[in-house]
Amino acid sequence: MRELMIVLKAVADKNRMRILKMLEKKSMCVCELAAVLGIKQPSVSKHLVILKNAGLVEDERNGQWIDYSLCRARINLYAPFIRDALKKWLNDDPVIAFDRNKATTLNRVDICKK
Amino acid sequence: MRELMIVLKAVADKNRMRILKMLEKKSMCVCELAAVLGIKQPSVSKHLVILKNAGLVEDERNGQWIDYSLCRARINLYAPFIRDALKKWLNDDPVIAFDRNKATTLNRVDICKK
DNA sequence: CAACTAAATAGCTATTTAGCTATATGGTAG
DNA sequence: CTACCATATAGCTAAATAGCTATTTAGTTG
Repeated sequence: MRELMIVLKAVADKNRMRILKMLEKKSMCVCELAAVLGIKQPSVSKHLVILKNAGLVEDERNGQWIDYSLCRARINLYAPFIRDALKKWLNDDPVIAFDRNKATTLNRVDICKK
Repeated sequence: MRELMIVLKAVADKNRMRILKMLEKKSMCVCELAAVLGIKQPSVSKHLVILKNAGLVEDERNGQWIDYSLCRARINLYAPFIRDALKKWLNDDPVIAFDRNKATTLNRVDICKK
């Protein structure tokens, strides 16, 4: 029960949903996600902790950046099912489409400058 | 997006999950649900409003009582999928098993007396 | 039609959560 | 090895949520 609740609560948030739908298309670093969502970097970090804890995303360092992507491993029993269900949904949603488009135009070298 | 969030938020709560898993087995009135969950009648009522609004449950009056059951109609685009997914999950969960067992032993005529 | 009663609503409180700013961490790269 | 910089954490605040009690609603039933 606890395990299922962790995934469902993770996914029942608009910004976390937007993150997951972007990561379906490509892996992204924290500052890129912050730029698209229009929220501050620490807030994105917190969302990513929740998604990681639910077994929905994983991270990998690439030089200066830590890239987040959808998690393949079965860390949470329910996560793979939810992840695959989400892939079928919201692909025509205007917010999701806009996010994905904006994500492709980003240059992380410009954005992440303090 | 809004429609999906409504279902996911509805389902991302332990007590609402317990209600849904009980209703898989049989329809129940508000006071029966309150007796099993160990929370007060108005709290159950609120949960049921949320589940109904998500297209997950429906109600039907039977004499003195209003019985709640899983909703068949496609009021919410995502609800039927979620409902069917839940049916496969938590059937061996101790809390769910205990709830279902307790639900069968209840006599609403006794319970619902003020 | 009058009394009864299950369920819904109103209004409150405590807790959780999502956002923020400021600061710490830890790996990279010159 | 030192400076830099992306990310994480700490600590705070405002908003949302789940619980409660008290009361209202509305349908049934004698």
